[in-house]
Amino acid sequence: MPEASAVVASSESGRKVTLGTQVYAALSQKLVGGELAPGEKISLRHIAETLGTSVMPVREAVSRLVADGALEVSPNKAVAVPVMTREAFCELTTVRVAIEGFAAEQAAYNHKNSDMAGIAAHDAAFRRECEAAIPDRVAALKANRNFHFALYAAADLPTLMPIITGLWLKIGPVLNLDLRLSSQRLAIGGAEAQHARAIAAVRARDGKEARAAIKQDIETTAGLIAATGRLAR
Amino acid sequence: MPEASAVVASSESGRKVTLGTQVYAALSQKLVGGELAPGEKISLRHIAETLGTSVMPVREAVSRLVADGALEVSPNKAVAVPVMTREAFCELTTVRVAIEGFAAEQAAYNHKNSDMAGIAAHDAAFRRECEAAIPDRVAALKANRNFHFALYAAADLPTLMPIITGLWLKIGPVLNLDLRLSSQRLAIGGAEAQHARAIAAVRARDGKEARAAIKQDIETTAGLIAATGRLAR
DNA sequence: TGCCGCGGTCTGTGATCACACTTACGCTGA
DNA sequence: TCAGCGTAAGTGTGATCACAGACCGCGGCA
Repeated sequence: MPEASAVVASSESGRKVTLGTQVYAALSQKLVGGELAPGEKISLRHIAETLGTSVMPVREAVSRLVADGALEVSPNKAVAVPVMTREAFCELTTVRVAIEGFAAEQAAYNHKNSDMAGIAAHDAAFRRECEAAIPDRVAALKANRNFHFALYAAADLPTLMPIITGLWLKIGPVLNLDLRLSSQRLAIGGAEAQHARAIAAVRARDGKEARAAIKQDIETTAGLIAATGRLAR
Repeated sequence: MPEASAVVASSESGRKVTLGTQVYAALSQKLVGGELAPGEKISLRHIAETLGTSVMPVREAVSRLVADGALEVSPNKAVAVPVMTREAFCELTTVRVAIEGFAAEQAAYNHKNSDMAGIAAHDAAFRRECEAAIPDRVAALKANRNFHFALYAAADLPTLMPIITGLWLKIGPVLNLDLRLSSQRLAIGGAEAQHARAIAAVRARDGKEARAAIKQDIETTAGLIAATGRLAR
């Protein structure tokens, strides 16, 4: 076998994590980062070759992603990233509003003051991208993601984080697909305002307000994507 | 290889589902059914032998369960079902109240009238066991589980079901452990009343009331278990 | 020229082999 | 008799091999 490829080798320093976990992380990042488009077929052997491993760890990672609904296996045994119907997207948004809204509410109640710095930093980075003359949309989406997860992590509910991660694994591809196709505008409309509102609410430990801010943030963004009509069916 | 064992062979009729998925289902059932106690170590090869397969499908199933947090792998590479601390149990209960409460609320809004028959049937079975002279506790817990899942399924939010299933995968072992150790009483106290309240609320399409009923159902049951002091730490 | 059929390749899935590591039992020495 | 070390069995992880099925394309026939 040739030298290990970049993705896996980069985390080579930390032995103890299994190869399968590393592949899972790599695929998750590709998924949420938009490197894998909805409908795109993937091959176990091809990925294994790309990552410099055998098919074995890839199989484990893919089976986990399939179980999470982030990938799907067709009846013809082909693995692909699912194309989301408009209906599924709306349902997913409903669930996101409920769960992430709850996380934001709990973050308002349970957060430590030391959590705020990180949250504010990610928000600042996001705002910087939004207000730039020529926004780096990829960086903006990444900052947006960091902001949300830092906020949810402040809720201090370890059980909740994998669940929300699973949700983002599903919306990642459609989010980035929309971003890639609509080159004219920034896909997030008015998100900065909702983020500021959420931060203020969390600071004030106002759970209901924090939930409302996140709810509106998610729903307006989802509305913009649904309005493009690019979703299937 | 000898003849396939009972668990896998039972679902042999349905080809198309992979062996790994069957093993996952078998292990899930063992977990939620209480056949695997918290702290119990499991061996891939032993399970493979028991189920009449090779270690491959078992490995896939176990890796998924580990990812779900239903199993855990010690630093010494031993796979075991996690022992839950009191703190983790309380946090899990908080998340359950939020998510399952939301599911119940949505069920009140979205359910079809045809859903009610199944829900009521499971509730009747549960009530029958509770009011029996010598209650079959295993059957009662099973009926309780069927009732909850039938209720949540009526919410018609496909994204939510795997999430709730993952939650139950975690509480299953401690629920059944408590049930096994406390032979004197039925582990569920006053659950029948909350179930009846929930059904009435769903029928009336009163989401808030349905959520409140499920919330109290979960919290009182969790309170009884926490009160036994059998949780770690 | 158009269409049907067959073969090669690629897919995921399962089994078996190989390896690093941990653990525990038993033997040997003092 | 007890302590300590060495070996053997058992663990999860990864690689390689084997197999059934699907898909694509090339070639021959009408």
